[in-house]
Amino acid sequence: MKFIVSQPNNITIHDIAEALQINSSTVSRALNNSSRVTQKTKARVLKKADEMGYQRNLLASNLRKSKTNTIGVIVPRISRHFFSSAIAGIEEAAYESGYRVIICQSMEQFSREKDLIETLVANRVDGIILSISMETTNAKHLESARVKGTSVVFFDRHCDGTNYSKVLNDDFQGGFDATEHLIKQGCQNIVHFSGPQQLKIYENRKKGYQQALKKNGIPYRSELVFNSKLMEKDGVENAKKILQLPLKIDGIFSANDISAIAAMQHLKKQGIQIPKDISVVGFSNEPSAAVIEPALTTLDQSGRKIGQKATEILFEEINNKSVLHKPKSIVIKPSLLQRSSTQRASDH
Amino acid sequence: MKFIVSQPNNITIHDIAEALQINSSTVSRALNNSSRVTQKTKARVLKKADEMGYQRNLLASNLRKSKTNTIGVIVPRISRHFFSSAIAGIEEAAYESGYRVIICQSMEQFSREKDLIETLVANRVDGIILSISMETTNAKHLESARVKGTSVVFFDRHCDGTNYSKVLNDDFQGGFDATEHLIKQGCQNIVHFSGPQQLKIYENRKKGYQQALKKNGIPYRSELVFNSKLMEKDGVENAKKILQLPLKIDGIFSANDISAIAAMQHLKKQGIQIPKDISVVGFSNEPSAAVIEPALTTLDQSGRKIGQKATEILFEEINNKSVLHKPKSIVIKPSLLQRSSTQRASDH
DNA sequence: CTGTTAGCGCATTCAA
DNA sequence: TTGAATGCGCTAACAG
Repeated sequence: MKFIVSQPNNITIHDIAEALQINSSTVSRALNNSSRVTQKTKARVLKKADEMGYQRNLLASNLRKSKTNTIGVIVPRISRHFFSSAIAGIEEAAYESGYRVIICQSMEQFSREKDLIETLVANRVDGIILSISMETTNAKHLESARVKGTSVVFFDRHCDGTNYSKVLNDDFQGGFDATEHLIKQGCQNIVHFSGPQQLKIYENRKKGYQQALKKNGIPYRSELVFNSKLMEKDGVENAKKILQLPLKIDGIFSANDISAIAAMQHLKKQGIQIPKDISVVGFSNEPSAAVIEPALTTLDQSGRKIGQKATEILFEEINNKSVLHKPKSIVIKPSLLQRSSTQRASDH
Repeated sequence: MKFIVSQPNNITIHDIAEALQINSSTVSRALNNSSRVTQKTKARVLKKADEMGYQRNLLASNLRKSKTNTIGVIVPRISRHFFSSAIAGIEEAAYESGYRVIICQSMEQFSREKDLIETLVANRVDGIILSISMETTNAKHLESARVKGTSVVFFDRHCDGTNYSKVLNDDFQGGFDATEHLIKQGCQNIVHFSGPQQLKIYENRKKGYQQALKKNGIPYRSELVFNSKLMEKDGVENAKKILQLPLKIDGIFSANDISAIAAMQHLKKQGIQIPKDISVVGFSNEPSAAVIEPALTTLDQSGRKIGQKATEILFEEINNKSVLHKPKSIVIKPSLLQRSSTQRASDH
């Protein structure tokens, strides 16, 4: 058997033009379905292009038009359910508007995030949708985008005090609701799994937790609050810390699902049955979170909706670049969802 | 407060050249760290470029070089753990070789997959790594890549009988091992959750299941095999079917984790305790799968490793495009992993 | 409706 | 070592 290496064809509009004995701009117009070409020549061009195996070179086209019809999305990790569902929402909204989406992950590293922004700008994307890494503390690395006039919209994880639009969860309210939900079930000793403290979203969720305790006359105890770097091992650590607490806890409010799931898994591995009367409420869209025992209630962040909204705002800004505009800040309230109908603490 | 819309700068190498009273080609050389420029002018150029806020236009650069240093990856859905870990492996290997990665999802639709391939080719990526959608039955839509000489490598979900390199799981062996593992524990009535029947990987996993039964003298019963379109509702259907079976099952081999997790969730919601003496083995890297009860054993597909390997092969082909090469086919054996130390059927 | 001309921003060849 | 000239492939302005 022989393996023939076929030489790549490099058919351009000029080749088509020559074959048809017409001008390349006519070919270009035909291929772009311009109204200023006869149906007849249009048909001839399309036929010939197909025959010759012509494939448009978008590098050249985009360079000429200085428009790529592409937006970039940067998230910490695509494997996290919230982010992949947000991306689904972004792609849906972008597709409707005839845009392509380039998905990138910073892997929670600031240096990678900065690098990605520069690459996206260098590739002249029309806009960027961004949820920052846990190492990112300010928006200075967006300078390269600002310089080029590339619109940027934050979602979920954002930088404070910047002139960029944002689409956010109501983290404070979510934390408050989750905690009060537990309190209303009779919980008094509520553990809080927080996240990386640099990120505003975890700060705000924690503030909601504190406020709910305060309102209900329960003292805040810092020893019941555990941080996390969103790795599985942090969840395991949290589980161990719970076991060592000198008091009996009756509720957990987890601001991130990684900690909650990993903690539950660890306890299970240890053969420790989590008492049925401990309630867990978590910020989570992860479907598998519903499997963890004894979790039941999640704060649905509706990644899809947030992604769509962020995309809409980005397009507004792209299309009004020359006009003065005030950065928007949209806050979406997460809703408490009962995701499991198992008999729960709340039922007894 | 006023919002100033800063005009985008469009500094090019010519602007830098003019400011420095030198030629733009010298600027180009300096920016590309060419050895044919004085250290001194190089320094001057870099300084001025920085001052003026110059940002390279990769569209122009890539067009000129007809090389993008970018590879495209198409997967059905980034939210599936196997694929996101494969992507992590791909990005790692690509980054080492100085390549960028464009991540795309076909959403399991053939039309989108075809469209993505054309867009990637139109953007002149240097190569494509692909795991096909469940609707894809052949490789004809790769014609646009072949025509342009764009290398393509399959991983995991592939098309049979094509001249493209592939990196695959040993699906037959995995299915065989999983089933035999169950048989050795004493299971006789083993249910099999399969996947979309168009995909070779599920066909091969099922063949492994059948072979293991045959070898151990257990008759194959088609009523114990359930297909799935990898949606949660299919898993729920599977659970319902299990409940209606006229015989008591004692083992499940799941070729996809979506079915397994959704089925377990459904049973739990119904308040049905899955007998402790049912063993479950699944093709899955999904960490949360370890939480499902009574699942414990998974066939680790090592997405990361597969992704890395696919990338290595792609680079080989990119770098040897002019040379004859035979498509490679690499098969990686998945290993049975005990992912939970809970007391299991196998222990009693 | 079609052709001519020019140029997007860059890298590279050839001269000097 | 630097400059001048060319063209990657395409689209858009202008002319006819």
